[in-house]
Amino acid sequence: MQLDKIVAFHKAMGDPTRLRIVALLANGPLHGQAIAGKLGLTPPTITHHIKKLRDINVIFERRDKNTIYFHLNESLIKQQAKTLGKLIEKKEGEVEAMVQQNIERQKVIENFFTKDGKLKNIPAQRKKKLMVFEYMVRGLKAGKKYPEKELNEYITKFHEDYATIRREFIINHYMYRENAIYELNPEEMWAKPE
Amino acid sequence: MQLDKIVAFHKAMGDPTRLRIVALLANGPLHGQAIAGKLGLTPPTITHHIKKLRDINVIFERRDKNTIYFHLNESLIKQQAKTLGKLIEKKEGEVEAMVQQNIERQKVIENFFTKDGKLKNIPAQRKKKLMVFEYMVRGLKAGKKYPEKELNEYITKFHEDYATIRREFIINHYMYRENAIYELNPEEMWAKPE
DNA sequence: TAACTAATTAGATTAATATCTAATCGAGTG
DNA sequence: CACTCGATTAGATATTAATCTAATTAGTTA
Repeated sequence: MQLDKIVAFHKAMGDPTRLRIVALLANGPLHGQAIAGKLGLTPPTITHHIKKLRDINVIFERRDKNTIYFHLNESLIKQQAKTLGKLIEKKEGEVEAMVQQNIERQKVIENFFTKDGKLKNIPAQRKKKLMVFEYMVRGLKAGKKYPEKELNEYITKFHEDYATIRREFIINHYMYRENAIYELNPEEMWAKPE
Repeated sequence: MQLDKIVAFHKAMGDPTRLRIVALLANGPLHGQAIAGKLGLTPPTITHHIKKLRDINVIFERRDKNTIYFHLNESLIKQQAKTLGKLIEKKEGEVEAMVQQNIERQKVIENFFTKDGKLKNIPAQRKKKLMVFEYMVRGLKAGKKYPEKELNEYITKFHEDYATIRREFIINHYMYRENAIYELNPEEMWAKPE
């Protein structure tokens, strides 16, 4: 993930003068002094901004005699603009797999929990066990610190053997412990039923 | 859509810390101290960045006891990311008109407000009047409920005739009133200076 | 009410950055 | 070669903004 690049792109676009330059060039190439004139700024200022826009490949230039014409690289802008959306999006294919897995998991959950939300027993099969634990653990809040007592109480709402289950939470990396304070791990660390 | 907003959006995204916050929240809501911990920064720094992200509506928050969980407004990010692409697709003149309008509005604001932020007088011309009201109303928070007294006090910071101005806010759909409690309308409902 | 906890504000410091003027460069042209 | 013209560099200034510590606020709990 090239975070720096995304930052550089948005930083460049996050300035009114540069956006106005981009907007101007969207109507066709222009040379420096023309841009300066239209924006009411001096040539050095334009050079300054052009440099930043060129750094991120948003413009390129062609020379004609003494005059340099600046062109907009439109496709790059469109492409880069989408990158941010992708950053917060799930990856291809992941969606289908998720749907499938959801159906399966749903069945397991229904099998092992009563209508009151009690855990009938701890599944022996590893895959199902992890599904059950993940289900339970999702009721906890990311980033929140749980004293052991509070965590025990939480688990007891599902099953009275909180000690075993609490230990499983640690073993399977759903949570970690630091002097008797428990906290959820980021989801990437969780053991996953594959 | 005004240029200012596009600039504000990209400026907000043009900072590595804020991008990292966005990336974190893409995995689910988190509270301030958790973010601070994961990024190795202090809570005030997080508050600072959260404020900027909230200003552009990229995050919203829900409170649980003392803890405020910050959520990502994913659809807005995707939508805003596309806006830049649209900007450069605009036809000849349209962009310049937008820029022009911005300059004009800026001038009107400068003309009618003193350096201390006081409104000299209410413009007679409808177009200018709306520009002035919109400027004032942008200092109010979306979603917040304002008792009449509080709203009066806010308006008085600009001009002593709060009654007239408060009435104008309603007439022009910047706000609505429900038994003496005032609240901002969504921006789409505001009267716009065409 | 008092104590606690998470968030925010205030204020200071430091780093970036937008803009200008003046000086310089570099590619054509007489 | 000397001159011109557009672009760039250098350097100064002012503004914005990121971050911290310390103090304060606001909601919750004992």
